[in-house]
Amino acid sequence: MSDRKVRVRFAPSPTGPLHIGGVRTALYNYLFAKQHGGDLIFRIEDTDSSRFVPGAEEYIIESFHWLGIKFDEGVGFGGNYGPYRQSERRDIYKEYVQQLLDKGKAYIAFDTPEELEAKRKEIDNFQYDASTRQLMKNSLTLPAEVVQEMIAEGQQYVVRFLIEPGIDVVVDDMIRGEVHINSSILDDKVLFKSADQLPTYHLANIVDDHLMEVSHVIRGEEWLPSAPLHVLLYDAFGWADTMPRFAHLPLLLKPIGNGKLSKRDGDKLGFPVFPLEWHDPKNGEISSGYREKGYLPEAVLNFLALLGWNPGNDQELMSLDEMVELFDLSKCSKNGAKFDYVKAAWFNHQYLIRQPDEAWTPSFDKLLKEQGVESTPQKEAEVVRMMKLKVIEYVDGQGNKHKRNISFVSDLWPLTKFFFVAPESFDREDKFIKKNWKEETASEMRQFIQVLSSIEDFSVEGQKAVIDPWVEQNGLRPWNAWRICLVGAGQGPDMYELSAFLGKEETLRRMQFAIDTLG
RNA sequence: GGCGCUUUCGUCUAGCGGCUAGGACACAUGCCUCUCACGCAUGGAACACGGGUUCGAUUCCCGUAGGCGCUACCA
Repeated sequence: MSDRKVRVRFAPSPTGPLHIGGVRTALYNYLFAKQHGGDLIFRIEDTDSSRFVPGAEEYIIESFHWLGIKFDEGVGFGGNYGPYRQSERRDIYKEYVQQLLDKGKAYIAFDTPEELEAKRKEIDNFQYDASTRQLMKNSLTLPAEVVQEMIAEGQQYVVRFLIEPGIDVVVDDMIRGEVHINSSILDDKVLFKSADQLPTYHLANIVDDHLMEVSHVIRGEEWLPSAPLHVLLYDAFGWADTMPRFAHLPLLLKPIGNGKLSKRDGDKLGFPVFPLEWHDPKNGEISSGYREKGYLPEAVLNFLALLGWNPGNDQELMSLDEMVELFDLSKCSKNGAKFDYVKAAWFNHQYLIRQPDEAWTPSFDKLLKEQGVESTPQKEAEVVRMMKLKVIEYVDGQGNKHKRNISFVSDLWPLTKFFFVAPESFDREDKFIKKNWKEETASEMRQFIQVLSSIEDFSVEGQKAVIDPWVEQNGLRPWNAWRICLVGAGQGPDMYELSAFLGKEETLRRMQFAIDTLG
C-alpha cells in the first residue's frame, strides 16, 4: 500500500457553481498529489439526474483554470481510466452491482418511495436495516419466482446493500485517527436507483475509485458518517487490500452565527463564496465571484490553504509551489474553520502590493472607463506611480517595498478620483478642512496663486525651485490648504507631484474654485 | 432523537506533560509625515466546565456542556 502510486481525485457534482469549500478540498488534493509526484483526477459525479444544472461542469473547469489548479486526467483532461463522467459509466456500475447481488451482499427491494414514507410515519426512527428488512418487499422476503415475475412485469426496484449487524467497522482516517462505528447503526443503503437507473454516490464512488486506482480519498467531513459504509463496500467487493486511505477535512463555517458556509451567506455579508461569478440558469440570479471582485487567484489559494492547515510555523504567505512542498495532511486541524473574509482581503492586499505597476494598469484602465473618465495608459501609470510614491521609499527588513493600503484594484477609484475629476463641493464639517481652511486661508491662497502663475516650468522641480524659497521667506505652510483646493480632502500624493500632473491651468482653476466656494 | 467528529485570544491558528501560552487578521495607542494611507513600535485579548492519571496538566483518559456533520431512490 505504501509504495502505491499516489492518485487522488476531486469529484464534484454539476449541481451548481463550485463552492469555495470545494475549492479548498481540490487544493488539498492537488497539494497532496504534487508533493508525492502523483496524479490528480477530475471526475464528474452526475448520478443525480434530477439535480443536473447545465453549465455547471464548464463553470467548474473554468474556475480551476483561473485558480491555476491543474488536473492530470479527467473530464476535459484526457487519461486512460475514462470515461470520467459517471453518467457515461452506467454499464460498468450495472456489472458491479450484479457482482454484489450474485455474492449475496446486496438484494433487490421493491418498496416504493410512498411505501417507505408510510413506514417512516408508522415506525419512529424507521431504518431499512437488519431489524426491519424482513418486514419489507424485497428479494429476501419474497420467493425467488415472485421476484423474477415482478422484474419481468417491469416493476421498479432498487438494489440495497445488505449490512451485517454488530460489526465494529474501523475507518482509519489520516487526520482523525481510527474512527469506530458499529454496523448496526447503518442502514441498508440504496446502491442502485430505480428512478434514473443510476447508482448512488456510495456505489459509484467505490467502483470508480477502485477502477481508477485512487490511493487516497481526501474529502469533506460531511462524508465521515458514510465512510464505514464505504469500508464495508470495499470488503464486499473483495478490494479491502487496495482500499484507499481516507482523510476527512474539517468544514468551512459561516463567519458569523452558526452552521456551515452556504451560498446564501456570501452576498448577504458582502463576500463571494464562489470563485467565479455565477448566473443561475433557472432564475437568473447572480452570485458574485472572487475573480470579478478583484481577487488574485494566488491570494485566494493562499488564504484557503490556511483555513484548516498551516505549515507549523509562522509563515503565512506562500506560493502554490511552496505549499506543495510544505503541505502535510497530519497537520490539518480537526475542527471547522469560520470563514474570515476580512483576512481574505488582507491576503489579496499582500499579493497586490507585490505585483509590478504594469500589472495594475489594465484593470485600472477598465475601472476608469466604468466611471466615465477619459484617460490614457500613460496618465494611469503616472497615477499608480504617484499613489505609492511616498511609501515606495520605505523598504522593510526583508527588502520588500510597500504600496498603499488597497486590497482590490477597485479600491483605487475613491483614492484617485481627484486626479481625473475636480472637486465640485467641499464638506465644511470635514475635520481636515475645518482644521486647515481658516479665515485667512483664502487670501493666502490668492497670494499663492500669484506665485504659481509666475512659474514657467510646472514640473515638480520647476515648482520646487520657486515655491520652496517663497515658503521659507513667508513662513507659510500652504500644503494642507492647497491640498483642499486640488483634492477636496485630506488625502492624495505629494502636492508638487499632483499639481505637476494636473498642469498649471487646472491647478489654478481648482484653486480659484476653492477660494470662491469656501471664501 | 440516534450516531460520529470537534472544543487555545472576537477570528485563523502554534503548542504534541514543566512555556511570562507564540504568530497572523481585526481593534487601540504612539512614531513617521505637507494629508490619507503604507510601514514600524507598543498594548488589550484565549487554554469551555467537572472529575481522574501524574511530582506536575492547555497537552493523556472519562464525563458534562457547546459547536459541526450525517441520519433520502442528494452528493
